[in-house]
Amino acid sequence: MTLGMTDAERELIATRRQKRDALVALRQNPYANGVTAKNTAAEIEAAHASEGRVPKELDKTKTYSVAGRVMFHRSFGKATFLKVKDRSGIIQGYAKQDVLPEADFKAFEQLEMGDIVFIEGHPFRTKTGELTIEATKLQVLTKALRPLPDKWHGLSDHETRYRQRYVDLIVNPEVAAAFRARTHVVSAVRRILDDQEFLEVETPSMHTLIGGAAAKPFKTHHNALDLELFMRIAPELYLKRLLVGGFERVYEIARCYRNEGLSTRHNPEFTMLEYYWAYRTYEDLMSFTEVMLRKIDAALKQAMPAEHAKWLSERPFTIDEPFARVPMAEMVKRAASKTEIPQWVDAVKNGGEGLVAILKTDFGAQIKEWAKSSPRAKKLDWGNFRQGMNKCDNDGERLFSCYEYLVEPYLTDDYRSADGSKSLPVFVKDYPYETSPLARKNDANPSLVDRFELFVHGRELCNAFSELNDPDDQADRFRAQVDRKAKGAEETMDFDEDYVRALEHGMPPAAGFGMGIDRLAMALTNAPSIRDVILFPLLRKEG
RNA sequence: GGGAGCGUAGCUCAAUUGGCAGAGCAAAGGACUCUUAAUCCUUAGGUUGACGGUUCGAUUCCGUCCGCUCUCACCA
Repeated sequence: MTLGMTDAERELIATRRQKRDALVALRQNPYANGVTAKNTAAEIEAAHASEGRVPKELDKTKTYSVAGRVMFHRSFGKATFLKVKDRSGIIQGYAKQDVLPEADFKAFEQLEMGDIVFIEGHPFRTKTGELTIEATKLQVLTKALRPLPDKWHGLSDHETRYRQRYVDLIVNPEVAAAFRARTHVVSAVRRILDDQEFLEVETPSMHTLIGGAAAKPFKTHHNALDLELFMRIAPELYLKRLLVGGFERVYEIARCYRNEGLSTRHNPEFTMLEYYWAYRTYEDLMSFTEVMLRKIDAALKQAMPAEHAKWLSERPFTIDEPFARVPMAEMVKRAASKTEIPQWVDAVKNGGEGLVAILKTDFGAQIKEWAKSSPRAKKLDWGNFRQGMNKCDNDGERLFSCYEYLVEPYLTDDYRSADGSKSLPVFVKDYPYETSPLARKNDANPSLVDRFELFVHGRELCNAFSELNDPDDQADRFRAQVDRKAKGAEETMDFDEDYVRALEHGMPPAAGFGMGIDRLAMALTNAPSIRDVILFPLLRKEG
């Protein structure tokens, strides 16, 4: 797969150039402009839907015109069927020598698959009942110099699909559908928030400090200011400054950049929705999240009913039932019991406090014994769990690590719909404060913060919390971050003095919410890879 | 970054133990005025990702590199 062409490819293109030249010789512009069709394929189809799929004579009382790409071409010499694809769908055309003007038919003989055409004529239905436009006018609007991929097998090579997305979109309707779905999702998000009197804003995507998330940034440089800049990893701190400024409900659909590994769930640039809502708590946002996801899915259903039905039937989770809402510590206790490791089960029975104590010291020697307790215990990722626990500095991080290795891999198994057929989205709530430097401490238990993450079919989709608005507490947490960086931690935040100054002016009590738009689009369209919902995913340089 | 796999015609895929690199679609020429993966006759199309090695002989075996896919780690 390179940009270099083989002789065979050059030949195919040369042939098409000859046909283009033939059009010019016939005084037709192979890149004509200013031609507008009066109809779309779907419109014409809809106008005749009541007829049913039965043969029907040519109806000269009706005239339609469509423009689009020729996806199919079958010639009988003096008559030809072709299928034209426009933004709405596909419709068949029929060109007969004795109907078309002579000049049109001559030009038509130069037409082939992939060209963009204009066709005008009267409708009829073929003997198999397919609605077809018999052309009285036909013009090549744009000559295509490259052939389309195989009409039956299409284009399946992943690399070519990503690198030449334009071809992917032409020949793979389900690919185009996923991207249309993404657009509908984004506009539904906007509509839902706008209806709640949110203000959509745009904040900087080039930052002088790293903040708002734990991630490695991309670096860039401004020449005139001679300024080192970081591409934003999250819009959070700017949006909360706007809460201080009196915008009580703000959101941004923000492209973020993180200089980390690529995977089926991670692209270096991705889109995040963040909103901040004054005088609301994280508990309020859980309810709103359920409502929002259902509304988004409903909007998708309305916009793309046929595709949505397919996605819904194949969807391994359901959003119709109330989502589970479980404190992280509770989830760890449940999951620990399920391992049937006797010491863990005892610790859980005694209130669960002892569990972290058991795991606090290196448990490498006990893994062998523990793993025998149950099939589930055997399957745990013991190596990484042990390593992760050993890296923890405090019990909060240990609880989080337990959650990661004992709970998260089993979310889709442990949390099911009422009839057990689908997985149920889970709000994991009440995080240890050490893992959440921007979240508000829980009033009853200051070792926790008022935070949740939403997991849909085992994948993290949302992250939200009641916002920390105590400037002194925030300053302390920034300092802790800076200390960790000094000790070598890579993904920590900088101390943002201006943000603390803003908090000192008083930020109204608020809850904030983040959601990966790419991941939401994946979830709703059953996309196995984030690259299926990002039009041009990052790839290595071609060639 | 670690591990596994893949790379053959424009597209989708074959190729026996290492023995002349093939098919369908697309393309070119011809027949055909209701096709639905149209049909029939004819033709052309290849640096088998790149470089090197083993061999009389490499798409096939070995090494290096490039690219992609999956997966693990980091993360959303």
